[in-house]
Amino acid sequence: MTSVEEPARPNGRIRDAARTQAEILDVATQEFARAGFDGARVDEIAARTRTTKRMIYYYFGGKEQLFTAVLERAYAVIREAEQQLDVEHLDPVAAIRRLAEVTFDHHEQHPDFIRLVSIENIHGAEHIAASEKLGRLSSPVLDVISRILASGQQSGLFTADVDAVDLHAMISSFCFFRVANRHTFGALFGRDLVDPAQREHYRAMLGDMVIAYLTAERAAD
Amino acid sequence: MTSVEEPARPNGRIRDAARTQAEILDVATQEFARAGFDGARVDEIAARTRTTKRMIYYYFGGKEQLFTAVLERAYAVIREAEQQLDVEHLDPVAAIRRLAEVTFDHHEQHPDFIRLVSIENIHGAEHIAASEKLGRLSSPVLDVISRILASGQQSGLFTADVDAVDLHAMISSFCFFRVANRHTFGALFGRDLVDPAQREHYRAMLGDMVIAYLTAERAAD
DNA sequence: TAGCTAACGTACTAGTTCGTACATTGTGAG
DNA sequence: CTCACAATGTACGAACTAGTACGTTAGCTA
Repeated sequence: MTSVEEPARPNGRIRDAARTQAEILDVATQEFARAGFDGARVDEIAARTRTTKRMIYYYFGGKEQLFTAVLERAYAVIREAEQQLDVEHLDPVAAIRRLAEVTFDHHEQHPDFIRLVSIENIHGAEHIAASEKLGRLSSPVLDVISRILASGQQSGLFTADVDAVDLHAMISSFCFFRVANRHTFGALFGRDLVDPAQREHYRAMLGDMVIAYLTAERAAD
Repeated sequence: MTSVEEPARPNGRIRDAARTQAEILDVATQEFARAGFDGARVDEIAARTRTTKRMIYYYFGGKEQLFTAVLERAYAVIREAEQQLDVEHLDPVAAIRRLAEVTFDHHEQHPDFIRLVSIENIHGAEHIAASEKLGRLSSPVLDVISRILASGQQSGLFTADVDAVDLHAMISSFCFFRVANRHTFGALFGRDLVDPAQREHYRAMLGDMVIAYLTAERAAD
């Protein structure tokens, strides 16, 4: 069982602050996502790490700050993905659909992130409020949406009265619900929203929904 | 502080099994919704009740079963509201919009229920699975949606390729996200999705979205 | 190479928390 | 009227859990 990936040291004791911190964050992410904030066990996190509980308190200060650090890193990942977004060359309709698909894919691929966000909401977003990195440093995706919306509205193609934040909420709600509420929805209605066989169906459904909303013919008011 | 609603007994000891159970469920609902399953404290629930912790174990067996009972009652409330739904006399478009609005209102008025469902999803819906009352006893709202959809699709008004479960997921996702993710969304984007001043805006947005999706002109495929 | 400090490990504690053993009392049935 | 049982209260314990006091070592620097 004793892995020998690392060069065998007398005591197996190697000093690498960055690696230790990263490993703690990896394991903590899993543990918090698995059991929630109060359900997560600091001892369990430590046990699944190559280091000890002492190091968690040494580097992060406590359970609360550890969870905050986990959240910060999780949000950093999604921000990076959003910055990779390259839709400026597409027409507004294709750009919005592409944006929705990227969001859809990202949510599906990061269920742990979804769980962390759900947990943070149960706790009133107090860790985000306590974080300097996360406070009001707004998402790059909003700028992208703003530009597409402006373009589509100017050409008369988009008729809906929404701004970027509203549209982001609309897209996110569908993607988030599908992953976050997978278990209760499946148990109650007998349908797995994350069934791979249904993936394309729901992916298209999201795009159709958003485009239909934006381009619907509306009575003048 | 000592309320004297009840006729003062020597020891204040009154026997009323139904009332005791209901009171435990009321307080437990608040406590679980407040702090999650592991964050909730059995002692705290007992303290905020006119009875003692002993009674929780006497009537419910344990913390897990108590949470299951809380969930069962919460779902019973929503089922009842769904049965009150009276939209059969409306045309398909108006019926769907009305249905969406009722769902919207219900989610807004029952944030504790939303939190309980989020918590249950963190725990993989294991309590629903353990419940006899909740297992696959499908929701009355699905029948209503089915009938409206059939009517709208038959008349050619509805063009979308969805069934009742899909449409229910679409409507629920928007309503659920708005309440469940209110805190993180507000902290990150500076917009309160449950702001009363924005209520009509989001209520209309949901209806517009669903109707636009259902009635959009589609290329034959 | 001496020594200083960041990085790390061990062992423990104080407080909490679920659950229960045991005692007591109200109340409807016969 | 009494008796049996449902309903209730008290006090306690065993296990867990976040956090810490104290000791050790690696490895860079002067």
